[in-house]
Parts: sequence; structure tokens; C-alpha cells
Amino acid sequence: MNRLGYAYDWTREVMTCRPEYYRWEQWLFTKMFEKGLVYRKNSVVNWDPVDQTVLANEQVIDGRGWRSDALVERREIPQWFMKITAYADELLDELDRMPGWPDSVKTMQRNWIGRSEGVELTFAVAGEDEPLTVFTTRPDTLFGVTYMAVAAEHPLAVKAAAGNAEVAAFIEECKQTDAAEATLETMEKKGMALGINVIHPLTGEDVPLWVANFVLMSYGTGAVMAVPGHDERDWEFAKKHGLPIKQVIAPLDGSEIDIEEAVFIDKGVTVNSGDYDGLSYEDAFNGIADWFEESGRGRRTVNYRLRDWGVSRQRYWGTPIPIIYCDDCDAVPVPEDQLPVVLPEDVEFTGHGSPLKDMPEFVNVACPKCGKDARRETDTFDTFVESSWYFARYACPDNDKAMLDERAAYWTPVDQYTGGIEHAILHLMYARFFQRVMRDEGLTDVSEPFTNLMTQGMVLKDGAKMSKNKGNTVDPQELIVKYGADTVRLFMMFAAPPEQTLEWSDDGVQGSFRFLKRFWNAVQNHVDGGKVADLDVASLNAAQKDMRRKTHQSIAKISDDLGRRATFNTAVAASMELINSITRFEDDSDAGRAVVHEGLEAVVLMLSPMVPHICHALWATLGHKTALIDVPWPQVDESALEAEMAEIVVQVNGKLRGRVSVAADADRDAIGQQALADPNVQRFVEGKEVRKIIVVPGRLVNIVV
RNA sequence: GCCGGGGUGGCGGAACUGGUAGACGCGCCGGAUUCAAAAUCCGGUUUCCGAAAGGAAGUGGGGGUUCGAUUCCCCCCUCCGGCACCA
Repeated sequence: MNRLGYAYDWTREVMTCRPEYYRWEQWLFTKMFEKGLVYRKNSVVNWDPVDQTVLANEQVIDGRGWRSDALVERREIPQWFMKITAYADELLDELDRMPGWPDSVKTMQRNWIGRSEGVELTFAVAGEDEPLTVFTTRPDTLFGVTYMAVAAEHPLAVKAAAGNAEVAAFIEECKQTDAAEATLETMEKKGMALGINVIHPLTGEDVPLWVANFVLMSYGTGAVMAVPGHDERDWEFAKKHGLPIKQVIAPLDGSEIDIEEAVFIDKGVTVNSGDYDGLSYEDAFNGIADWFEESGRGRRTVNYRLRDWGVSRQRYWGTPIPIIYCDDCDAVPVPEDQLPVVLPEDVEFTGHGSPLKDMPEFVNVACPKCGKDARRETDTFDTFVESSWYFARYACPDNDKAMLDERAAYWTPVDQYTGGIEHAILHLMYARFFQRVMRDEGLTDVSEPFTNLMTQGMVLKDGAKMSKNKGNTVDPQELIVKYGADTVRLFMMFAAPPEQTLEWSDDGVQGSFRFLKRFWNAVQNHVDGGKVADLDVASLNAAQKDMRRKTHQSIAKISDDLGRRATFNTAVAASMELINSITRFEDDSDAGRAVVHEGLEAVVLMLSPMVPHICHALWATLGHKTALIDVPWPQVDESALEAEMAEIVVQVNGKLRGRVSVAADADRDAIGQQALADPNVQRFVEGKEVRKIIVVPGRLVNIVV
């Protein structure tokens, strides 16, 4: 990376696997514990029953373990969570004030947080003391509820299974799947009646309760009310299982619909809804919500799709979670003076679970509170924890007294953050969350970690993602030896805009090399011509003016491409065009050479961010004593952009039929008349009635006949 | 399934605010230079018709709005990223 000329400051290097680094996230975790920002609850993992280990979603292939080939089960185990949901509104609202982030990423994050306003409703369950609570954003469809469904892990389902072998078998079947959302959303929707009835709170009717594989314990309350007439998934499920479908919403335009033929999910006007008939969505929503609130059976509430961040991993490689379990004191955070909890490295791998569990010297520890024998947590942190704050630590990597110090106040937020689009949600959401946790701990005043975000594309080689896994990487060292660092840099900038995937091409690298040689020769040949006279703008001939216009148009375009658009590929293309124009411009006069000199200086300066080594040398070649890096960016001379004539395209009925050269200050009528006079245009206008002439000054004329 | 982003010559890509589709580069073809080759330079290169002038078609597919659509709207196909334990 040094040979490529990247100016990384290696004195700021951090290594997230070192205790000097991870002790601070252990410390922050204990602070979060004190504030109630972390908690432990049961949650689902992929369990490989043969290898006796927890698998990542990626390690589950078609529902089987990648090594054992065993059918994976969902299993619930206690895990630590960070309360990112406590910041849901802030994380959502701030997106509106982040102009430096791409809209696509902000949209993805908004959808991910998924704020929705709705109502929590309780339904009495026949024969049970505890009512069933569901969340809905469509209380206006309440009269259309024809069944309810709970998750396989829901207490009501578990209870029903105890007395019903079929239900028990179905619940077991539901667990035979991995925990990935994509799997749950695409698998066949299955369900079974539990033989339990729920009482509809408004009609008093019995509603059957089902258990269904698409209802998740971890979402909301683990129970849903089903309105098959007005919800796509409920409709399909009802059709499949012969459940009744009831229309309770009618289209606003008064048209008739057949709810048995097609689901109707739009908001409309209520029908078949008892006292709440004939109401708009808002009125029905409020009327029903009020009734529930007044009767104490429900409340308006805000629901988020965003779930708390599960940080426990049942793996050895990672930062130990700084918790000690004591029979008397429960979970106790490791006191600050006992941090860091260092991951032991003299371990034996058994192939079954984390080796930390088999290390009494690690596990057995005195309770920090009462001193009794206690046990250390053997789970480690999700590695996303490490990547959620490293950028701030760059400011003060050497501080062994604090997580961040006053240097972070100077350097953060990060001005420009670059990463792959695959990080659009998880990493970038966790980092935004962590930044706020650090802020609320008094470590920083900064809320948003990254002011400007660039999401770069992948590099492909032969159509496949370039990666060590696939063994299709390109060795930059080899290319640097063969062509020099500037050629490699130029190709990477030129091949595609940064946010797009880049197709590696050896021929393309060769082409960049050729261009740099032409660039070099153009400057050298010019300098070989001897001394250059001062540029006298007033005395230029037409061709010299044209050349000079090209220079200043290029300065305008390249400055904009680099500064505003960040399209480095088009900036390189424009530089190539300028060099091509200069090379073709053969004029050895004093004025001609002065114009060329100006153009070459501009392009040397403007290519320097991309090919710094060559440009540094060429700047000296052009006769400058000052180092290029200390020279200001070239400025556009607006007067150079003015042209006396403009080429205008002429269309007839929108089809290109000719071009005319018109005076730059010609009025619309004159331009139109000149367009009409063009011989080829005449061929298409002749004998037809001209209905309209559209003139776009400086661009085109369209004659409608 | 849901969310986000793509699909333009043989290839990478350009066209920024609805106004010349294919800039720039690669590749290929022809020429110059050379004993020859490499390198370099010059010219050509969307497809089809035509000697040319010029014409027709054309931006994943279908429809629409407009004088004019790669660009805006609707429907569809397809590829890529993400879907909370790959990071």
C-alpha cells in the first residue's frame, strides 16, 4: 500500500484482536450494563445436533450443517443484547439531516428500522387467565379477524402441544429450519389449529387460534391477528386452510370487489364492522383505538422492525464478554480494575463448542460482588462490536487510560468514510448506535460517526468477486513493478465509477499505461520546444481560442467530477480528451505554445490526485520550482468559455436531420429560420405544414410538421 | 418473500436538470514506420441498407406521458447487494 502511494498514517494502526483495544469495548459494555442498555434473554440460534455447535446462517446450506450435513434445528439459548432500539427514533430522525450519505443507504436504514404506528390489542383466551396481545397497524380491519396465529415457541402453543401429539409434532417440525429471515419468508406457510378459541373483543365471537411457522417469537409479541380479506399473507393462508374470509373494507371509489377472488389491501371505508361502519381509515383507526384504551384492553403504540443487537457468540475467537455468573448475585459485570478479560491463547480445540468452556482456569473465578465461587461467561462478542468504533480509536490508539480522549474531539466525525455497499445496514447502523452510546457515556460530543459516505463496488475478475477465497486476486506488486504505481491507480479510477463494481482488465491496465506515456511525451515534447512566452489572451486567433476554451471547459468539468460528483472515471476521460486536443493542436507560434502550456499545466495539476508521482515530476519538467502538492487547484477563466458560434442540432419531428452553426447571440427566430434553411432539413419539411418550431438555445431546434 | 441498486456497441463505460445515444478507453480492422517484429503514429469501428450522400432500427421486454424519453410513470423479466451468527 505504501508503494501505491497511499498516504496511510501507520502510527495510528489499531489491532482489534489485541487486549489494549478490546478492553475498551469490554469497559463500555460494563457501563452499558449499569445503565440497563444491555440485557440477557433467550434467543434463537442454528443448532447443529451432530457437531454439537452453533452455526452461522452462512454455514447452513439448504437447512443442513455445512460440515455435518445434519438437519439444523432452531434452538433457544440465553444471549446478551444491546438496546439499539432505545435509539431507534434518533437513528431514524437523524437520517433526514445527513446530506453526505447516499439516498439508497438512508432508505435501506429507514426501512430496516421500520417505525410503524399502531395499536396493541388484547384478546381474551377461552379457559386462560392471560390474554393474548397482538400489534396491528390496521385496527380498522379488526372486524375482519377470522383467526389468530402464534409462533411455535409461544407459551399457548407449548401448552397445547402438551395435550396433543399432532400439535407437538408440528411444533417440532417448525423448529427444523434455520433462523434466517429469508428462509422463513420464502418457505411454505404452514399452520395447525390449536383447538383453543380466542374471544373477539368487539363481537364476542369465537376466533380459532392457530400455530404457524411464519409467526416469529422474536418479532413483536409472537402472535398476530389474521385479517385474510385485507392482508396478502393472511389471505393465502386462509385460502389454503379453508378459513373464512370476511370483507370489512370497501374501496373508496365505491366499486364492488369479490374478496374470495382477490385480497384488498388498500385503505378504504369500513363495512360489516358493527358500530364502526362507514368510517375512513383514520376514523376507524381512532375509534377502535379509543375503545381499547378506554376499556383498558389496549393502547396506541409505536412498533419497530429493528430488533435489539444480539452480541453473544458461542465461539472462541473473539472478545470475551466481561460478565461473571454468581449463584447469589446473578450476572455481575467485571469491575474496571479487572479489565481486560484476556482471551487465553493456550487452548485445546475439541471440535465441540468453545474451548473456553473446558478451561477451569478461565471459567472459575470469584464473584466480584460477594467473593463466592462463580463462573465466567464463555461467549464472546460479535466482531461487529470491534468494527463499530475503530475509526474513533484511530485518533488516540495509544491511550491506555481511556477509550477516547480530546484528540477524538479534534478528528471525529470522520469526514469521508468509504466501504462496500454490503455494509449499508448492519455495520453502518451498529457504528451509528455505538457512537451515540459513547456520546452518552461522555466520551465524545459527536452523534454521527461519518459525515460523508461513499459506498464502493466490488472488484470482479473474470466475472467473479475478487477474493482470497476464490484465488482470483491480482497482485498489485507485480503490476507496480511492470507499470509503476500510477498506472495501477489510474486504471482503478478509470474503469468504473467508484460505487459500481469494477471489472478487472489486464488490457485496460495496459491502456492506462499507454495514456501515461502519451501524457509524459506531450509534456516533454512541449518543453523540448524551448522557452514559452507569456499568454496574451487578447491576441489569440480562432484556433487558439478554441484550444483555450477546451482547457477551461476541462477545468470546469474535472473540478466538478472530482469535487461534487465523485465520478473519477469521467474526470480521467476528460483529462484524456484534453491531452488528445493538445496533441492534435499543432501551433508553434508564441501564442500557440503559451496556450498549450496553460493546458498542460492544468491537466498535470488535475491528474495529480490520481497519478501523483508522474505529475510531481512533470510539474518540475514544466519549469516549476514549487512542489506540485503546494500549488492551488486551477481556476476556470469564464471569459475563455465564451464562443462566437454555436453548433445547433436540427430535428424534424424529433429525428435528427442536420446541424447548423449559429451566432452565439442569435435570437430564437433567427435560429429557427437558419434551421429551416438547411438543405437536408428542407427535404423533410417540403410540402408539409410546419406546426411548431421548438428552439432550445445552444442545444437544438425541433421542427414539428 | 421483503428492502436497496443495476441491465446501453464485441468489452469496461459516457450521456449530470427531458434535448445530438455510444464521450473516453479496451478490442478489432485498415494504413504508416520497420529487413521483420514489438513499440509508436494515422484512419475506421452500434446494427442493417447504400459506392456515397443519406436512410431505417436501436439503451432488458411491454405499455404510457411528451414536440422530444437511456432519463418521467405503470406492468413484467433478469442480475447484484442486504435480510439481523460471513463481515
